[in-house]
Formats: sequence, C-alpha cells, structure tokens
Amino acid sequence: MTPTTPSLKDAAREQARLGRMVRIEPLAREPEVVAAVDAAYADHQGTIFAVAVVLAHDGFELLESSLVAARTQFPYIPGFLSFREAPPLLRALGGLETPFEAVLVDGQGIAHPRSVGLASHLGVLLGLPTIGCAKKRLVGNAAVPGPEKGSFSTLEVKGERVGVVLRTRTGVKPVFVSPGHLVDVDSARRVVLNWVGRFRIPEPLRAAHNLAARYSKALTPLLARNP
DNA sequence: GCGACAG
DNA sequence: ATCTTGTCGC
Repeated sequence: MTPTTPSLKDAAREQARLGRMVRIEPLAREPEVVAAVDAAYADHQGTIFAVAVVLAHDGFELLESSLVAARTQFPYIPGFLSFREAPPLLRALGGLETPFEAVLVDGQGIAHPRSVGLASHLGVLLGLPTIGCAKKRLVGNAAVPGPEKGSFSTLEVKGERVGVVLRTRTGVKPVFVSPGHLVDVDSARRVVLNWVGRFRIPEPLRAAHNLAARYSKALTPLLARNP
C-alpha cells in the first residue's frame, strides 16, 4: 500500500471540500443507541489505538466495541486532527455490527477554523449524525456558563453560533459541544447532556477512552516484540 | 512578528 | 495525547 500523507495545503483543500457537504439540522429523534470514538497513543513507532463503542441509553450498557491498531500517518497539528485520527477511527466504526443512530466524537464539530472538525469530518464520510464533545476550546468565544449542571453559553466564531460551552456536572469544568453533521447546536447539546452519567464526560466517550487506554497498555508490549 | 492552539 | 502517586475535597 502507498501511505497517504497530504501536505497541509492539500489537507486544507480537502477540509474545504468536506465542509461544503456538512449539514446542520435538528435531529429528528432522541437516540436510544449511540456510538462513540476515541484514540490512545503508544510510545512505540507512533502507534495509534482507535476504538469505537456502541452503548444503549438504557443503563448506559456497552453493547459492542471495536479496536484498530495502526501506525500514525500524520502528525498532530491543531486544526488538522482529522488527518491523524479519522482513518483508524473510521476503520474501528466499520468493525461495528450493532446499528447506532449517532456518533459522539472526542473533538470539535463545526467549531473549527474551516468549520470541519473531526466530528464533522467523520460525519460527512459516514453520512451519519455526529456530535463533537471536546474538553478544550479550539476556536470561538463564549461566556462562562452558570455553575449548575445543564447551564450553557453560546460558542461563537465571527458572529456564528457554532456550539455551546456546556456544564455537564455542577461545579465542574464545562465541555465544548458543537454539531458535527446532521444535527444542530441544540440537538448536540441535548444529546450530550442525555448521555452524561456521574462524570463530566458523557458515558459513551468515557467507555471509548477507557478501552483505548487499556488496549494501549496491554498491547504495546506485544507490538514491541512483533514490529 | 506575537500569541493561540481539539487530541 | 503522554509522562505519573499521592492527596485534598465533596
């Protein structure tokens, strides 16, 4: 196979192309089953462990998980995270057999320099609703939301409402929620809040994150023996 | 030129 | 993201 490593110029061009395909619209129904993706990195040879999980809203039960281990093909550059994580994450999602209604992503949706964060990028390629839920801000300005769980403030970029800064737990640092594809800001906010358990990060993303970390620790020694 | 900067 | 134990607080 021929490793594909686009230049930043080409990457930005690809984002512009995908950006034209992003659709922001309210989600018709509250998802009963969602997927979530996250990645962990191992020290050795730039290995990335991409994980996709499927959970049922009822009891936040983990229905299925999928793992993909690969070599990173792109460095981490703010604004271009998709070119590093989207390929393995898409493969992980492709390994799922359980049907899901939306995907929660650890990163931004349209709250991005070119309006195509990882969540939007994945959404367009999947043709499914995706929601970005990041722990930090990439772009945009927002007021500090109220201290109670559920409070939120508008995240805007050049006068555009691209997301919300949402308090998922009382007194805890808020998260940055923005629509990826086929959802709007309000739908994205509601979905994230509906999938929050007793922690700051929504359960599906926690499950994906924990699994990725576990796989990384457990498999890194094996990869060192079998390069 | 000087900061800011998802994971 | 990752390197890393205990510790302070609700």
